[in-house]
Amino acid sequence: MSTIEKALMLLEHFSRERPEIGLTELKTRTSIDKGTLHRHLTALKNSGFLEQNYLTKAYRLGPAVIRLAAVRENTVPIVKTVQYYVDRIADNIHELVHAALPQKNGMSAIYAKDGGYHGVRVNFDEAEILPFHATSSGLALLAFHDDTLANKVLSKKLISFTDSTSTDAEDIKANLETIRAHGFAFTDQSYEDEVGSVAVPFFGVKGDAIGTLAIAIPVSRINKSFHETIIKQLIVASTELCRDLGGQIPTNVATIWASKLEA
Amino acid sequence: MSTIEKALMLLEHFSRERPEIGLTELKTRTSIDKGTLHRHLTALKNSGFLEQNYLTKAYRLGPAVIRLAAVRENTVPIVKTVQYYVDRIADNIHELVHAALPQKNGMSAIYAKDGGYHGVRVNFDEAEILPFHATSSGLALLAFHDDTLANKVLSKKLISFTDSTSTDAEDIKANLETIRAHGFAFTDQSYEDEVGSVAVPFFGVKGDAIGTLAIAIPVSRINKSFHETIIKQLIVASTELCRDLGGQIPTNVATIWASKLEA
DNA sequence: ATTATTGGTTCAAATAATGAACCAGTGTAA
DNA sequence: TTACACTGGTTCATTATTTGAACCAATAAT
Repeated sequence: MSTIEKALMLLEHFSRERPEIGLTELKTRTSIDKGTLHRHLTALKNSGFLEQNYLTKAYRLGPAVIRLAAVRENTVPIVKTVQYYVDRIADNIHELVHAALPQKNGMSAIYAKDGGYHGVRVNFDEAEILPFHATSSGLALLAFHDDTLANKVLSKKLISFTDSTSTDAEDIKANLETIRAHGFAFTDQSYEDEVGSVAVPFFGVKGDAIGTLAIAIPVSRINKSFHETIIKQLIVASTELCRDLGGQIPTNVATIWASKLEA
Repeated sequence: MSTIEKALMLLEHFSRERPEIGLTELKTRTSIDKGTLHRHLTALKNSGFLEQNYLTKAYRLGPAVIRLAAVRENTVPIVKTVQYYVDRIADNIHELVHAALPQKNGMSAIYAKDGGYHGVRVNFDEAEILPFHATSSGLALLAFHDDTLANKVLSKKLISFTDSTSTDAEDIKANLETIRAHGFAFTDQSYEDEVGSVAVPFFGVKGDAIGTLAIAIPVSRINKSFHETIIKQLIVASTELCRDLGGQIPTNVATIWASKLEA
């Protein structure tokens, strides 16, 4: 792995829950030598990707990422486009809806809305990395993305988050087949206890999944008719989203989705 | 310079005007060897900072920057906070107002609003890099930032944008003194013909300038009383913004600003 | 059919990254 | 006070990666 990639991997450790990280803490988290780490962090700081809390000396993300995100969003306005559909679904079904994009080690929610009427809401943290193998977003993406990604992800050691997390690569591969057959992914407390979720992919110009629309629900509120309503909402939204982004829904998926909508 | 910094410098070439760049084009723009460049671009692509247009093979910014920006904004919510004040000023004076943060080679606008009633508006492009030496934003930042930045910027060759652009380091240093004395920066067609601008800095916890609030106006509409109105608006907004961000206005600046507001 | 231009690859030579040991500052406990 | 443990940061000989001229393959233009 190149030095560049090693350095950029450091940025993955920053999140909403862990916005500032000190040198030593990062050293324990990465097992990288302190000297090397310091050089990398300094390089990232010089480039504006990190800055230091001048009191604690801890590092946090820097201003460079803001400009880049603005340019990216101007180039490929996924966030803006996705917002409309997430809001619409959330307003319709009054549950927590989110859209996520694949990152290196999982899905990252780019927008979420809780249309919640209900008292019990799912805790959802934007900018958190959702593991591919344990979330409906992740599975939906793997199922409809280039096979190499699924193989890469499933060849690594899979972490268990709840008693229901499947960590067996073969089990998951079988599940991906099911997901492909159904046109959507469904998980039952595989990432968080008491929370189920449903996700559909949306597609890029090549017809490969570039992101997902998903809904997380406390299991207590799930029943068959609601489940079907959710899936229909997701499919319709994803279809329109693909149109907006210039994406192409693979014909087999389009067929499956059409049949779901008729049902 | 480290390999990491060299690679990250490549990202600076992407902007709203130039969202996709091919290997050869980037080679001519950077004078970096093609082999090296390709390795760097691949590393950035593997890390999600770039992706490739699958048809043209040209590179563009990738999805990783979106997550990072979301985390950064959650850590230090400058953009959100700044929006309120930019909007307020724009609504009051009906001109193009923007806020900018320093990047490596200039200021980058993070938010802009044209409150324009008037027919002639200043063309303003978010995510464009505004050169330090030729814009009021840049000069305001240099004047109230750590001296080393000004020295670094002024030691390089300064580009001329209009007939009025000052490119003499000593001239500009003298100008920075004036700016410090006045508490704001003012430029007259130094970046774009027919456009003048006024900027004030806002400050971080250490009392150093971390960004600017600025207004751009067609020179035809500038007169003394309007100029004073603008400055007052900017000073008041910056003062409140510093409070919101936990920043500290240096006492000498606070004194100068107070006297401006009384006038 | 030929040439120019694109993106991408190779491998010896040149250079930069690495990491164990070190320094310096701060806080804490004996 | 002293000693220890904990930060962040630095050094420099060793090691491994980066570099770049030349090369390949595919596409677009003449």
